[in-house]
Amino acid sequence: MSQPAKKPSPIPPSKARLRLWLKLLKTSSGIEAELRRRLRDQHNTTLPRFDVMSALARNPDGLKMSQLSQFLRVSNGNVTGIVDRLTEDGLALRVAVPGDRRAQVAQLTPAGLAEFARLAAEHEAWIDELMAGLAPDEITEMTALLEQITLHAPEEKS
Amino acid sequence: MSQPAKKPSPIPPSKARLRLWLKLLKTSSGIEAELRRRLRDQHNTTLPRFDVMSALARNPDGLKMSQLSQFLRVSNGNVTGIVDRLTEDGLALRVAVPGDRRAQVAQLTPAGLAEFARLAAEHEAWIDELMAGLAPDEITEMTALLEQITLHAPEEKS
DNA sequence: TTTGTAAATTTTAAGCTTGAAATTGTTTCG
DNA sequence: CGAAACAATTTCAAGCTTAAAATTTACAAA
Repeated sequence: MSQPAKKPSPIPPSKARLRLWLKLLKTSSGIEAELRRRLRDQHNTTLPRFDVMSALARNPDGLKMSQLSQFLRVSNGNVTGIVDRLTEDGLALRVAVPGDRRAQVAQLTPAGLAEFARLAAEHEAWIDELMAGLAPDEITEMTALLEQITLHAPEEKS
Repeated sequence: MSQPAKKPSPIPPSKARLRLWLKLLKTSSGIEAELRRRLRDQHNTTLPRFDVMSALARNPDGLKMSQLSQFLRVSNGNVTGIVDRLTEDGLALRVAVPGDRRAQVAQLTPAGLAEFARLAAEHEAWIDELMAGLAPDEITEMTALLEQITLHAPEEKS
């Protein structure tokens, strides 16, 4: 008699998705950690600071604190602290909004703009290096797959 | 005369990689944020706590603090705090290591194990839901593409 | 031994992050 | 006008995170 046949038991989709998520998270976290390390070691700054500077660089007229926090998808209080520290370092400043005494606009100073230009060039080169494993057509492919996730994901605001 | 011909100017690979990185980061961060939200709102816990419990659940005999921090790829001091708080809540405990008075092993308590079983089941279902946009063959595809990134990435320890 | 080096862990200081509470200013409408 | 509702921002408490310093213990070599 044959032994009780061990079914091939293909990996159930939910397990496959879990594994993929763990791999996606590992890849993303790994790249992010490397970026943080380089920003810190080579430029004495942090990713949150870079993100804020990036948003302000694209908006030379400044952004209200609330706009900044919406755009970066972080809390209001969070932005307060980061802009505080950028201001201490002379890279950003707050400007009163004419019509509304509650609001303030954060802007990059000239020094902040210059600093960001340097950081942005490095940043792009780093990404190019860290994602060098993907050929142009693979980039297209992966973009489409990520699109599948976000399009079908519940709760993902925007 | 024709106007100076505007070259088609295809997107340079470095820009394409940058865009893909931003999309990858957004997808990953979005899913992670949703997981944190659900852990918090539905189970009054956090992702770091879940990660530590997950590692301990796979190692019923416990893990030394240093093993835990290596496995989770976070700093030693970080693990100290998380295990402290799990211990306060009766979900984990520290056990002295026989041969070495410097070391301690962190273990889940029975309550911790039971709690983790509940969390893990939910977690897997959430991932299945959030990644529902990918069919089985797309999961395979994406796994391969992620592999391309990690294999060619410099610095990525392991 | 004693001396020194290495290892395991905790502590510390600084920054990031959040949600909730507190402040201050605006607007609406009775 | 005056009160209440609403809006922009900051403050606060708690937790996460890191690198670096401090502790405690182990081990090796002189």
